Amino acid sequence: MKGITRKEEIITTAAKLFKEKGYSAVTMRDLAKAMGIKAASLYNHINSKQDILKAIIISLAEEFTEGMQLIQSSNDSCIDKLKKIIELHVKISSQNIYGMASLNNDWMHLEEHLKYYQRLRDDYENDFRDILKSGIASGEIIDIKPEVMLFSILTTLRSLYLWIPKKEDVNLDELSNSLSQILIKGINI
Amino acid sequence: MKGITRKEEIITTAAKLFKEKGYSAVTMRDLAKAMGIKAASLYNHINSKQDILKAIIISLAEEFTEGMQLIQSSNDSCIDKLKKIIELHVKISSQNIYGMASLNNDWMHLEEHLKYYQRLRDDYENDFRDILKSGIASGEIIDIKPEVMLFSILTTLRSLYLWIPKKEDVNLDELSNSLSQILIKGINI
DNA sequence: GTCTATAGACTGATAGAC
DNA sequence: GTCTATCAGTCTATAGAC
Repeated sequence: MKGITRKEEIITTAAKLFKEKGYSAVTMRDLAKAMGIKAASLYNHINSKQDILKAIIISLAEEFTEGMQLIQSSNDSCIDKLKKIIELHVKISSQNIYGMASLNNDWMHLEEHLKYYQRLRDDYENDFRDILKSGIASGEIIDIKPEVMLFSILTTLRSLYLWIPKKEDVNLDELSNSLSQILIKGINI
Repeated sequence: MKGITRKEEIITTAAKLFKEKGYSAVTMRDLAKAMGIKAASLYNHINSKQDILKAIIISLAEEFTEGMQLIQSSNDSCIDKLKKIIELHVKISSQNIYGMASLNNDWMHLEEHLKYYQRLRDDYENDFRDILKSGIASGEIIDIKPEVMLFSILTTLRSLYLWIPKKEDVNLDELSNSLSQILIKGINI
């Protein structure tokens, strides 16, 4: 009773392969081989290759949306909201490194759910931008173009999946703190 | 006498398509259609699909290597070297937005030239890390894990191609300055 | 739940006419 | 330099046996 179904096993194996070569370059035969079965057997558990991609990406995107809604509705200062966003990315990314690769690089291959994904992503960026803007308005954050700040911070957080696995001994709280310091206070003395 | 050959036209058109869907998802028929010719005609100018990818990626990687060598051999302070690296990324990325997408996302599909690319990339990261470390040693840069700093700054710079085209009116010097401020001095008051 | 066999479409690339 | 025609291989997915 490990509670892990064959379908879930297929999805996590697929995410691992998608991270290495991208969705389009991974064939159902590649996936089957990694599972130790034949390609046709996969279809007893999943409906299509596309369904695997959807399962990986949409659940992650919704996880970010929920996290952002919680942060946004809090009474924290803008800087504290930023710190919580950083913690959110560290947490989700470390729990699903392979899935994060698909979320970042293979979302354009979504078919039926592409527009839904794009709406979630746009909303997330807008919420993030609003936090930065209100931080500027209240004097908490320097008055530099919020667009450049948003881009700089968000791309760093979105790329965490590339970097976390390389340092397996890293403490996640420590990583969140280092990132907060670097992204918020800068790197010079 | 525009000096732009048909081969170059194919490569830039391919880079544009690779940015949208990735190398693996773009077929030679897609590329031919975008050029207004038939797929077979492409082979009068290029040897293979793989050769196109190599042409896009390797020239860009070498451009970064040359830029880094120039910066490294200068007598600037570490902070000034960092500013020059930021300018280097802004300059190259703005000149070849589409190629930067392949450099970032499709390098793993290089065949013959994969190891060469990886060596250039590793060397670049090592040079970057050395600059940060000597900045820490000299007291110019705060003593936080250089690995987290390197990751944070470099992923921001590597993702510039995603963001530059969205703001066509942006002044590149202004962008370099904003980025320097944000990445080096942080965003809080 | 896995297998073999296969359908039907698509892939990169080549041969040879114009 | 571009075309038509085509090859040989691969792709996702299905049918049906065990």
